[in-house]
Amino acid sequence: MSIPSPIPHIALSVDCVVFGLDDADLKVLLVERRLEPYGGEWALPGGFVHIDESLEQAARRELSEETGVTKLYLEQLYTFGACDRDPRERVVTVAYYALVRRGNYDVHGASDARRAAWFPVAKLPSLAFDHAAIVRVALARLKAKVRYQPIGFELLPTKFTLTALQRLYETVLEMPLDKRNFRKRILAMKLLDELDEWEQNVAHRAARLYRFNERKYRRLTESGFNFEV
Amino acid sequence: MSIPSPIPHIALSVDCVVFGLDDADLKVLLVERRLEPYGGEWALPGGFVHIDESLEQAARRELSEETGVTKLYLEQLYTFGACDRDPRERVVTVAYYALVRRGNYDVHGASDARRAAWFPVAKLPSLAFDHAAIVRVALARLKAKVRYQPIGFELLPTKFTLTALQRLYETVLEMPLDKRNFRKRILAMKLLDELDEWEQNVAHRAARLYRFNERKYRRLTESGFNFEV
DNA sequence: TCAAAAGTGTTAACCATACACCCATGC
DNA sequence: GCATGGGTGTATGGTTAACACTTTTGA
Repeated sequence: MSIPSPIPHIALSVDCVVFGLDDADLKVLLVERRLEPYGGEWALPGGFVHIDESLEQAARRELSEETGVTKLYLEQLYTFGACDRDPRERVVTVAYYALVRRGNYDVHGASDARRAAWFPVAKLPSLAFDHAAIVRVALARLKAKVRYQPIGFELLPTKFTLTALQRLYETVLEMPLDKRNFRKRILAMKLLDELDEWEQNVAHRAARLYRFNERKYRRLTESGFNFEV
Repeated sequence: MSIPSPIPHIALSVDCVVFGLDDADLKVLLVERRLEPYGGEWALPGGFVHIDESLEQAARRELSEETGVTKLYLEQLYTFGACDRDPRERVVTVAYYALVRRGNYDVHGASDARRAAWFPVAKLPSLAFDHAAIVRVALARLKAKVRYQPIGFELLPTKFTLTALQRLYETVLEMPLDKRNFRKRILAMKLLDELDEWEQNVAHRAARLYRFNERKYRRLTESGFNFEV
């Protein structure tokens, strides 16, 4: 608005850090690049923003096209705009992070037949562009956010045991938690519905299943409540 | 990366929510637009990103050109990309927020002679584009961040009284704080240097001045400390 | 001497932490 | 019957919150 016409136009992309949880590990969904630059290397799913779609629409479209993942928690992370982050030309990317239920999500190199696969966050391959930095920022955000907003539930199946929930927090926060204190705190929030269902086919006492009650959560946030683990 | 060439190119701007504090009020710096659309209305300082500058460089350049403000705390806020947020054409904007010392900063409609002025956040005029929404997001972020990172000091002169600091927190958080408890907590963090200087020319007992010790703060954050008000 | 704000401690309620054993189930 | 994880309560120490009066200064 301060410079004279013509307005400069810049290539704008979205990239998504998709987190999933499988038994022991927090995982990130990556796709294999077919084209140069970085052909054959792993990268975050993403692509250029079309002129007639919002940023979040672009992120959802790319995820669905590249990996078949459609229903997920999606939140804007940060916008990366270093001049030299893409060797071809100036590309600014708006990064999103997403949480999906089950790390073994039905991923497939969709429309363009690229390979997609889950990698444990602790053992990522080398990544194209500045994507390793983007993943670091996403991890820090997830770790911070999981403490004061109940987004962790997005990583679990709708019915889960308290032990599974605790493992999730221990995995994301990278610290052990006391079982009794964890249960006390979680149940004290009254955000979980206790179900009359139990684990099946386990070689030990079956654990009770719970379900996150989003309605109660909304009522609490509206009256100025702060979720804390 | 998933669509065939040609890559779409989009106009990309930065907009800054500059906060300043003057005695009683939290204020935001606005500029008056000369050109259509929204000619004559107030807007956030900002402008288009040049092809050879990073996003933060663009934000600092625009601020300096439009308002003369140069030294400040600047942090990326959020990227707004609704398709219709600018009536001329698709414009995605990366919003930043900034904190400056003294609401009576030497602002001037710099390079292009636009008027710049401070407005109390509680009484903003109607704003161009989606800038009112951007200010709302910035306020929420400031309110949240001030609780766990000592960015509040960026709004005060380098030497300040504890009462001034408390007023700052009360203003930003929009809640009264207990004087004795506030002092106890703040001093317990050991982030302030007690100076042998006092207020001048006040019609009551002069208050001691303090200075924020950034070095101590860095040492604490490195060893995993969390500032909490 | 009055007005205005500075400065200062203690108590009680609450919250977080640490910690160990019995229970149910499948093999 | 044994291995595996499920489920449960209490006591203690630390933290937070509530609260009022005396001091200093300039006008």
